[in-house]
Amino acid sequence: MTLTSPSTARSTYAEIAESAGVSKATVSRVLNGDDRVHPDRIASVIEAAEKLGYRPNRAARALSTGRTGLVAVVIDDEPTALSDPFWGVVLAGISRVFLANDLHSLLMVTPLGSPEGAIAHYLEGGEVDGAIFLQVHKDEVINKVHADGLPVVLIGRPIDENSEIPFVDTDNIGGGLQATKYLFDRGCSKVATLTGDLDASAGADRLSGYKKAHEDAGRELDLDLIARANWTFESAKIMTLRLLAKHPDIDGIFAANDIMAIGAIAAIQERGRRVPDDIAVVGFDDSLLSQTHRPGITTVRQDIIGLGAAAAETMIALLQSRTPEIEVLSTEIMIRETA
Amino acid sequence: MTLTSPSTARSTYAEIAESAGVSKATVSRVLNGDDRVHPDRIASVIEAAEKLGYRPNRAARALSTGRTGLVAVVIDDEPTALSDPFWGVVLAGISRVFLANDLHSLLMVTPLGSPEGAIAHYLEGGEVDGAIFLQVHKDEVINKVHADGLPVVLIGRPIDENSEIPFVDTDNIGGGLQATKYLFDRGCSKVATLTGDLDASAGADRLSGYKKAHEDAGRELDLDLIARANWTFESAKIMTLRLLAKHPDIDGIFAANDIMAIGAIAAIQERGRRVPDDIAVVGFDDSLLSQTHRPGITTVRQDIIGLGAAAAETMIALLQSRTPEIEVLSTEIMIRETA
DNA sequence: TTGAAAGCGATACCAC
DNA sequence: GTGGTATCGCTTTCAA
Repeated sequence: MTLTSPSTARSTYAEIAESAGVSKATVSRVLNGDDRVHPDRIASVIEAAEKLGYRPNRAARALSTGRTGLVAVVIDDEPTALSDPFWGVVLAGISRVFLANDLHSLLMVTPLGSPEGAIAHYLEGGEVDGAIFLQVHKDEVINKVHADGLPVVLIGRPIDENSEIPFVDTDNIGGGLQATKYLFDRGCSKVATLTGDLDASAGADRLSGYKKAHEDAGRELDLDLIARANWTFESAKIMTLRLLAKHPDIDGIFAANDIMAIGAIAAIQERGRRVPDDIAVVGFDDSLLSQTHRPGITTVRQDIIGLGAAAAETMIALLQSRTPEIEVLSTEIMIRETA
Repeated sequence: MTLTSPSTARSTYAEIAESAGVSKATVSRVLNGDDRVHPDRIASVIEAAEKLGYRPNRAARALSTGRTGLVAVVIDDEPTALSDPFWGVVLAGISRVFLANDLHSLLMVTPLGSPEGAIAHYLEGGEVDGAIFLQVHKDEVINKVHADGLPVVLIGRPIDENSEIPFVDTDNIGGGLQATKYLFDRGCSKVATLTGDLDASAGADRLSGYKKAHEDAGRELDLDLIARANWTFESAKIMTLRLLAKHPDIDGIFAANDIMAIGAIAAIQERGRRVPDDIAVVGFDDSLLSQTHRPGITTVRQDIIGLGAAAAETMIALLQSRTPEIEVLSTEIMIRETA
């Protein structure tokens, strides 16, 4: 199998050195911003480099320094993960920041199954300078790679409280609080919640926010109003029907994502009640779904691009041996028609 | 700014050679599958490599061969593009195939503005072996890069019929045909269509399919039933209201994507008509939207993972100097409630 | 402050 | 078949 390469010819240090009348070492110093070079030479080297349209050769630099300038962005390869528009936006945020910092994201969509699997092997093979993980249900691989010394950043708080791996996350607790408080302020007296998967930090945290809102408002928490669903339309619809059967006086529902909010609305309407007049509903995500659904879903917006960007910044900090700050991004409530 | 690198130590040809008692040249031959090496030596080299946990150094190979093993995947950085779940799935398809072929996708989310912009410069800088473009409204950059000899694959048929750039695409004509024919078969006598942006091949092709269905069925095409919308909910709703005002006897609508189908349904219901009893509606994409919307949207499903995979295969063919076949993936109709 | 030169790890050409 | 060696482009000592 023969491979062809593009024809574009690039110039090298040797040519710049020749053109500028200095040595390759000096060219290297100038191009890497080393101070101790005579200003005149700096000028002539830069001029020569521009004249020749110099473009650095990443492979050569990588071979010499041991760093590749590449960061793996790993997504667990399971059907549900891929179709969530969330990840695409996160990727965009990462890519933007990296591009501005002369780094690149190597996208790897792959099963995170076993710690001995291909990915771990791969990541530890020195092909990348670090790895950002976009799905954290399975930590074994991540912990192994991290333990091996590879800079790692998680998107989404790890379930393990004691994890030392740096992460960035949306303030899901704050978001849940915001949504619930909004329903209270709107006059709701009995607010139920549809939770996501509580094994995921996002699910658990949004529920914590719901609880905290009760605490803050001095309202008693009725555990019976907490319905464990699993992010899906169907689960939300079923749980809502149950809630309504048992507590006909519910007048507000906080769903931990937009799809469940839609499921809740479907159930409410099926029971002949109106949204928001009888029951107000707030979702989470500000997804396209929430925007196009009629009635428009009032929802909690998270800064997804910002989340990706923050992850990239955190990785850059790690690569520079700086201690990264844990970034938790705040949310904003988007008021539409359902509450 | 100091950068750290992971601690993992890797072995090299030199060590394998030493351990196996052969030269580096022989190690290279064995590891690259060169025939003319004595079987015994092949065995000992392989054994030594495994014992030492050898992992090839991509940078070294790249420097030596001029090929990087990296393929850029470029997405135009505009808000709408990013939040479309379509691209995430395409990326997954690409990534899977590349991973299995020892290639990697470098994700670049960046404005495709000017041909002189950073990306073109970048792509031509030899940092990647090829580029896959995920959005083809702006061809200048793509044409420039292609003209410069970089292997390029498009996802989505280029608007320019004469373009020589290889592409992969969904059979949008076939999909439009399928949807329209389904409405005919269902008994609809007057079927309108809501088009997407006709400057995009997907929009134009889905409309062509609609026309072809009329032709095939020997029905006369009423241009007045073709409403030019632009993929959005709002545009679809407005155009549908207009269609209904002028042609109250419309009994079927083919919307070129699911969001527009939802817009059409909103308009239809606003006019007090029922879906599908009075008017049947078919969308396109089989998006999450179409699945969770009530009533469930009957829609045309495209194989998005397959599209990404096909693009990757096409790129691999180009890299191996094989002439790639233009791949056009067929669609499938998903029958739900709206038609 | 500058230059010469020794690598980094893999490939490929040239002899034997 | 096999081994020696120059080479890819850049970084980084070490001397000067």
